[in-house]
Amino acid sequence: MSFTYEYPRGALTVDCVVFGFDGGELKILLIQRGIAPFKGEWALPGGFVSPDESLDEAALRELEEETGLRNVFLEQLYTFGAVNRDPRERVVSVAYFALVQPDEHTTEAQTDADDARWFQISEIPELAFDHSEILKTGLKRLRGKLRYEPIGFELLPEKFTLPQLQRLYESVLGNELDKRNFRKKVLSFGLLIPLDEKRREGPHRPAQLYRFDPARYEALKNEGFLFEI
Amino acid sequence: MSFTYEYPRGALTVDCVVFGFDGGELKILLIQRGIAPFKGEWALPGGFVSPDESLDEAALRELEEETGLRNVFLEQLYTFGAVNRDPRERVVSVAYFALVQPDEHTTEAQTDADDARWFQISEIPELAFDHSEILKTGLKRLRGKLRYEPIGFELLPEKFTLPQLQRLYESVLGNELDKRNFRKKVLSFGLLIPLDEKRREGPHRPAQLYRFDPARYEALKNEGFLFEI
DNA sequence: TGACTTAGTGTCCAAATTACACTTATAGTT
DNA sequence: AACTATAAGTGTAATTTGGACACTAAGTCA
Repeated sequence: MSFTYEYPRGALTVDCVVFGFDGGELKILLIQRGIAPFKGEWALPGGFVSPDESLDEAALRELEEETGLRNVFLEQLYTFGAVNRDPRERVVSVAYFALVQPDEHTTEAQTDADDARWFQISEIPELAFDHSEILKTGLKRLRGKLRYEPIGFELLPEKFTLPQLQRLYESVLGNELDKRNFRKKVLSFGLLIPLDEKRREGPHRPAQLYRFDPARYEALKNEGFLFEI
Repeated sequence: MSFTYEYPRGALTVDCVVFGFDGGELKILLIQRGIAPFKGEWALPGGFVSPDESLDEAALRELEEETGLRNVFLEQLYTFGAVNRDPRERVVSVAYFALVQPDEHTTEAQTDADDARWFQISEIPELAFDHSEILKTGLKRLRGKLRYEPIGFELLPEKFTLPQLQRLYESVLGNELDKRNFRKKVLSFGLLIPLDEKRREGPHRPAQLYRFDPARYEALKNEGFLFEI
């Protein structure tokens, strides 16, 4: 493996599977491609990795450039390297997994790019390249992680109610949960701090607001605590 | 993200964290580097991805070229892309995770390369590049997966005993397990087929041999069964 | 045949999980 | 002011699961 013989080199990109949740169905952020190949088709946000930035940095940069999103939960997902996944030439893509909290006031995640759009998970169009496969991988990861790590809070506003949290779990995992058992379990972790506020939003009893306590989660983790819902 | 402007390109490699188990401690396969940089130091087996092969193919090829191993359990682990992880130039490495079954007769995994050596997990030397970090990531993955997926069998010979399996779990997870509870749990899955053979290996009662039933696992998985030890 | 070593087995108690129905607080309507 | 509609919030009993625990069985070797 000497450097005296150099292979012809492929290109390296990052692509992001961005999830959002507005209280209804799980959503994914896509952008409409402005250039060939696949011009006009929908694709995951992403782009080329430049030589002076790490993969994480490239993912954050592309996300901001293409969708305006900042301060998102971001984690590496999987690297896709099939030989012909890009029709132009060899391109390997490091896929990322992002969770976006809805804007404090609109309860919906916002973007400032006009070629970006949120799609309900049940209404995803055909995507460019192998992005449908990447998305599927991301969805599988989300479902897996939601059960074993407290990442659901990354999809909710800072202050949220237990019914909101339960709807998120039901929506992502695709099964109904018993209200009493869900609350009992979630509250038993001691990771939710009840606030002096309630959320009024209809002709019915208002719901207690909570916030997640990340510091306490870190502390518990070091004691061998395992989150599981 | 047009192709009209081309970034200078880095190189792409694969590196493999190869685990083995011989009944004692967990082991890792390393190779001694023959060329600079880090000449003479120990490193993970791996090398450059060529443009006409997928990442998985590259990992399999490098593993065979450098260690002689074939038919191993191989799975992508994580992609390491810090800017200066290689002192020569930008090199991004897709790390793989491999489990090797010991040879049927020697009960120890064999390799035919003389610059390759198995190291006990407790006696790993300093490694070249960022390979210590990659190894740490691999070990974390192994510990995580062992609890939730039936991959322990990939580290044991085709026919194995329950005490062997238990020692593997204890060795990897680092805690002692109750013999009766372990057997009860493992056998309750119905994934182990008892053979008409016992393993005699000392002045004591011989142990029942079993083999893992992968087809049954696939079937159970489709019914929503979750493996967990 | 006796000593030694590891394989193999069952029960009881504690803890966790599940199923399940009514009361409470609010907004809107009359 | 009273009534209606709606979603929030609460406890208990039954079942299942997990964990602790000690002896017998089958072989080898002296």
